[in-house]
Amino acid sequence: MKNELSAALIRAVSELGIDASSVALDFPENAEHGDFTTNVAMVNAKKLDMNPRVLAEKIVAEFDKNKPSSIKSVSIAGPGFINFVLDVEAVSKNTQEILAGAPTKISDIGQGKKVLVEYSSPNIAKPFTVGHLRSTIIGDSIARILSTLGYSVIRDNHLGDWGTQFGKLLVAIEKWGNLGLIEKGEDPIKKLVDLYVKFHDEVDRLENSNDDKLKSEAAELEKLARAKFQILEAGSDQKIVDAWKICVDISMKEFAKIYQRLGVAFDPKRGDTQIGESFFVTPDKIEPVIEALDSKKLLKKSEGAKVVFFGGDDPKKWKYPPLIIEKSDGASIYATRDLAADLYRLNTYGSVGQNGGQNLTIINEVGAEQSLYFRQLFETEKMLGWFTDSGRVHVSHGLYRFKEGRMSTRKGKIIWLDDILDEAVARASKINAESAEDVAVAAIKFNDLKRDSLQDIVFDWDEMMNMAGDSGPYLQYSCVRAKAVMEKAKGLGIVARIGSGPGEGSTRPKIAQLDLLERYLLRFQSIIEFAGASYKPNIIANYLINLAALFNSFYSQVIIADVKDPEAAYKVAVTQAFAKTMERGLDLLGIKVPKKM
RNA sequence: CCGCCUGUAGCUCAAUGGAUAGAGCAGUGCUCUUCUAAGGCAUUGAUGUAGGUUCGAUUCCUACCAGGCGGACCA
Repeated sequence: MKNELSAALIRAVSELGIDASSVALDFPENAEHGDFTTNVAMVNAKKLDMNPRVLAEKIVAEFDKNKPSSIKSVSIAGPGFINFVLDVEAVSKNTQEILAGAPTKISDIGQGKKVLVEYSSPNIAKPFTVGHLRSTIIGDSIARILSTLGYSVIRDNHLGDWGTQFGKLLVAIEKWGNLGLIEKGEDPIKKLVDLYVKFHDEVDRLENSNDDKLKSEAAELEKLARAKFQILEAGSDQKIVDAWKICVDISMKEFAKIYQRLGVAFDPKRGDTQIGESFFVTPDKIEPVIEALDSKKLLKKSEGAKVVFFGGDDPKKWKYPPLIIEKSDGASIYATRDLAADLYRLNTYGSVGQNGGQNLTIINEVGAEQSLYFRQLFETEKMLGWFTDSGRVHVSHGLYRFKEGRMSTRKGKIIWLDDILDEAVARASKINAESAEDVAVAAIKFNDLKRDSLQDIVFDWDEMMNMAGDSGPYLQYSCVRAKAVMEKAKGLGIVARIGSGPGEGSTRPKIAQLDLLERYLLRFQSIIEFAGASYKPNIIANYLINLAALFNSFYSQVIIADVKDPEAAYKVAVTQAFAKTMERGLDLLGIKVPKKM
């Protein structure tokens, strides 16, 4: 419908010599301004040296010559807006399509395109905290949205299962722990984190002492950790490799439980697990990266390490600071492994194009604190000819922090996700135990998905599990309510129907609120497309809030399911269309609608 | 010191350069013999500061102020 209108409008303005690219068709905020609006007259008035309203009149006159049948009326308002009102037939048709069961795919704009979404990516042997929660929730929603737009989506959990921190952990285990006992005991992951924290506490304690001998012991501990990691990376000591594997295993079991609770899934690879960083540290993955960089002459020696420069040798002309590819001790670093990962992804899912012919987009849903790093990484991959600008995307988000400062695993200043979920379930249980788990997850997810801001979030229990007002549970509740209406209607033998005549549209009852609701339902597809194109689930969240408000204000005023009510069939029809759309929208946010609340 | 991000109501958030800046929470006053009140109605209240571009600026540009995050061997 929107496309048809857009085409007709473009044809009209082209007749007047206006560039088609200046045509924008929007949804007005105010319902009095119609179903669609365009500012094309105001945008072009100056160029054509014309009063915007006069130009608008000319456009409308031209538009009327070939007016689509779905448009009832066109009007000019304010400084020169052209507003379009849809015919009720067209509105009814859309509602009927929803009732008939809309197709699984909302749009085919992603047809034939592949996109890999990397999200969650927790660190092994570290807690799964609120911090990882954001990436998990937002990334999962983006994957759902792109999938419904027809993209072929690969959901990738890039586990942090490699790096210097394992050296520290292995040293701590050796000195103070017993991995066998930890593995079989209660809460193994918390024990591992305790050991990791203890390592840092110990280093801090020794460093802050006045005794030089103790201070050197602290340095010794750090050195030992680095050495342990080197041995792990070399793979020469089976006992160390085994210990690492046990840590990975302990963590994976814990993560699986959390993903289960959150209803988040990944595309499994290499058996049942996801591919983490450790998959990309072997020479067959790293060497091609080094070779590619070398062949483009991008790799330079600097201060003992191998780095990529962005903009020559003069620091004043650098676009970004240099990116280290190989540490001075020859070990890999995150950038090396990320490049290897992206090369692997290109080879596995896409293709390295000669002329921008690659057909894979990679999205990293990672915190905003890594923005600079991703710019460096993307720039490097662009210089390598692996990707074009739009092929690499960093979807970033602000961090959860405490009022007093940031969260820190090392200092033990964290909030475990388990505790958050449990607390939310406890709160939801007070109202209805049966739906508590679904409601708790909805509250937590929606709290993340409603935001677009990159600002940090100050952690607050009440805010996090908000279940009133603009919240996940409010949307669930609206949907459950609508379904209750349908149940009752079914019991009374009322069949959902728009009107009484053959066309259904012109003969349907006139209820202003429901007409508004139906017209708002028309926006659904555009909203999803826009959310997908900008990787912003919050656009859907906002839309659903508005949609629910429209329904609820109607709901409270009119009692629907009365057999004698001649308008009952229509009311039930719109209610059902609302419920279906709401459920679909919530699904894109990863929120389930419980049967009862 | 440099770079990036963010400043909207008491609080948490909205607003593809558009029309009267929207919600929720909190406050105030209503509203349940009803399809579950986790609801609805009404009401109070805001664009950090100073310029600029534009027919039109919360949005774009410049400067400043405030907060956050980064800035070569952590990820």
